[in-house]
Amino acid sequence: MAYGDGVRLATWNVNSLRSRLERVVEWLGTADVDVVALQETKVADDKFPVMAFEAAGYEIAYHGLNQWNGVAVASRVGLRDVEVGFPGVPVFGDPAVAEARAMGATCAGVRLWSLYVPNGRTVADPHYAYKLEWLKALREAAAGWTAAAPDQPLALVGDWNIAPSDDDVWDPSVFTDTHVTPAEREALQAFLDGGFRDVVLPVTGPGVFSYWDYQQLAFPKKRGMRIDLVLGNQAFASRVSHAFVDRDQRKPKGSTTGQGPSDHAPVVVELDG
DNA sequence: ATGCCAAGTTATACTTGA
Repeated sequence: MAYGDGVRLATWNVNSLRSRLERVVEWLGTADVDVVALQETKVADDKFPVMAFEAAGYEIAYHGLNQWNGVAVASRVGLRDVEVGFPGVPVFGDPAVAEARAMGATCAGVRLWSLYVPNGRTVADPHYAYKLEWLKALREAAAGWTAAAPDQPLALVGDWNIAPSDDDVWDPSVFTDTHVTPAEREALQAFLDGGFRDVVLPVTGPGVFSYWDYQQLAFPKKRGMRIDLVLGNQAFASRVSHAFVDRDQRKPKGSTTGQGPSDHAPVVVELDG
């Protein structure tokens, strides 16, 4: 494991696992990651690249219904009690289904939820109301988890699709729709009010982004957002020894595979043993 | 140069993303 007895956890919206498989698996090794929560795998379960993870020494749990969404957890420190979705999760689409946006697993004693919060699209779109309902259902489920096992380290990690404050976008004046609305920020704040903590922000300080649009040279121009978050309960947060965003993984080159980047970078958290 | 958007589908345009 990383750093002696510690555990190194990460979350990464990969924007299609199959199109970036070599880059992702190679990164697990070079970054010495014990557990990674993946989002936007964009692969149905029957096409999931299981072998690539197992060959690299990771157990893998995954959930994908089709080419959209999709979440997974890979671990080389144990993987058990896998749960797909959470109680009360709202449905969306036609036909309306519970989308592949959440799965839980316990790795090295940490209860981890890989989350891909709905985008919201625009405030006027039904997807926005769905986003808020989804967050409310998650908060209620998470309150139950932490009440049932207050000493169990629990982390809600993934692409929250919310910039918690104006510090979390490169220019607040250009964000006028979803991701920054008071209702979304209040939905996120409700988790903090419920005892969860953003464990990355205190370590990195503000302005350390995790997402940059593919368009208009957003990455080299540092026009990003901080929307990939690690929220831990007290038992988790008290063990965090370090955290960082691996922005090198947003670069188009630098990997021996030559595969292009996701528009998100991995967020890494290290726990004391 | 990190360099002007990418992935998936059963399409050869469209949806989705944030």
